[in-house]
Amino acid sequence: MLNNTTNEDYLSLKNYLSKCVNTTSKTFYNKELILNLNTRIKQIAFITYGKATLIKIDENGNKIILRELKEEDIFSNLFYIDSEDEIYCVSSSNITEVIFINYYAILKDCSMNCPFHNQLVLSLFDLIVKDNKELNEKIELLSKRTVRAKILFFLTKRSKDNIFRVTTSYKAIADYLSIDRSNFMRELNKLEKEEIIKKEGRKITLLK
Amino acid sequence: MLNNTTNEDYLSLKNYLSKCVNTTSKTFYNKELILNLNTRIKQIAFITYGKATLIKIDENGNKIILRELKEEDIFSNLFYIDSEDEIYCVSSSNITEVIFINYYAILKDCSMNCPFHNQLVLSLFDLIVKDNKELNEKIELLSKRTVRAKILFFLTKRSKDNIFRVTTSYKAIADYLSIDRSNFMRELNKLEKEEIIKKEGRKITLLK
DNA sequence: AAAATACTGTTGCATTTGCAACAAAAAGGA
DNA sequence: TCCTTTTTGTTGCAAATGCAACAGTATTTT
Repeated sequence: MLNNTTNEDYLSLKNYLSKCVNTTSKTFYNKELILNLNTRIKQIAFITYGKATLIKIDENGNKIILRELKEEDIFSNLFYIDSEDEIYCVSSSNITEVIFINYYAILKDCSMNCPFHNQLVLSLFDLIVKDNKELNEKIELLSKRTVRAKILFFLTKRSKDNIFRVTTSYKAIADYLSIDRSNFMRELNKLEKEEIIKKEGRKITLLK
Repeated sequence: MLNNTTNEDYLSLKNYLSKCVNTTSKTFYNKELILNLNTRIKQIAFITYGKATLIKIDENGNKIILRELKEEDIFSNLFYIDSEDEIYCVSSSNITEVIFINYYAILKDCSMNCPFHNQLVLSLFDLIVKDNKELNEKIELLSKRTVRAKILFFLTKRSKDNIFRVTTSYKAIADYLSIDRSNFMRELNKLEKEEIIKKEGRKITLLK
């Protein structure tokens, strides 16, 4: 066991999992492929430790970072629509511990009214609701018509006390916002000139 | 009972609902407000008949159509992040029948290991997974960098036998794609000139 | 049936945007 | 440590895009 988070949902999920559903757990190291989401095997993966990146490789072979997944996040091929020319996969960042849950194991009653099973499903339910919420936020972000609006929305949502720190890279953020990197830099410079933000290396301060 | 769908999940959900969870059901008429998603009351709504529109009203008062919801779709304020300056709401189109399920009623065990309750949760689980899938598809759509790519992705996904029919309006589609309407029309004309699509009124044919 | 509202189709134009290219800096690996 | 790869910062430019405006059509309301 690599961490000792105090989150109740998380603890309970691990608890219920071990009690009634067959799962496999595996630890991954830097940039290992955790799951190719185009697989036919229906399963839900739960990150118990570490971070992961959900990547899309488009028809031109470009890697696009779709999401940064962290501890207590779930991901599953169930959430993605099969497409032949586009590949989705999840890759680990450094040490990442993942539990894989077979989807059919969740669906079927494991024994006569096993209470753990019920709790497990509720726990997963909560996690999907959370995931859903994040997706809706991303849709709202991507719906903004200009690069500026996207940047400001992103910074506002992600900053704490008006301060945002670039923990990944500017490139990764540009990819996440689905905008051109050079244009991203240009717009950040403009925003700084207009005194809407202040940029000091990897620290961005929102001034308004 | 207004419809007689044969979908198993749908039937089972209605079944399980009536057996163990307190719900309210209501019929709405044209453009009635079904739910203001900024409410604090945690509930999941399930459309049993009709259609509805998920609208966002932004800081400038512009209405933006975020989603078209149909029979067997669910929606909930749980899926949206509270924001003060932006309002989300769901409005009915013509006759729409909706079941409201209290979120806490789902979470708690209704009685000692009620099997209906378990099935109900699984049924909802399936619906959220479906919703999640749709959201991911929309993210993929909005991630496309050009108006042309967005249009072609949309047409490809929504067409049947390479034919897409505009059932709502060109304006609504432009809003959904989050692009300027006039530019949408311009790009459609270009695509027609380049013989990639054929446009006959409200019928669009994909030629390649 | 008339009036009001909403949608369609089009165009000009300023601005924004993505793209290509390249040097410099930083990070990662051997 | 040196070497390789990735990221950062910048700029020019052509193309794409949003916006405003307006007339015509369709749809809805009174």
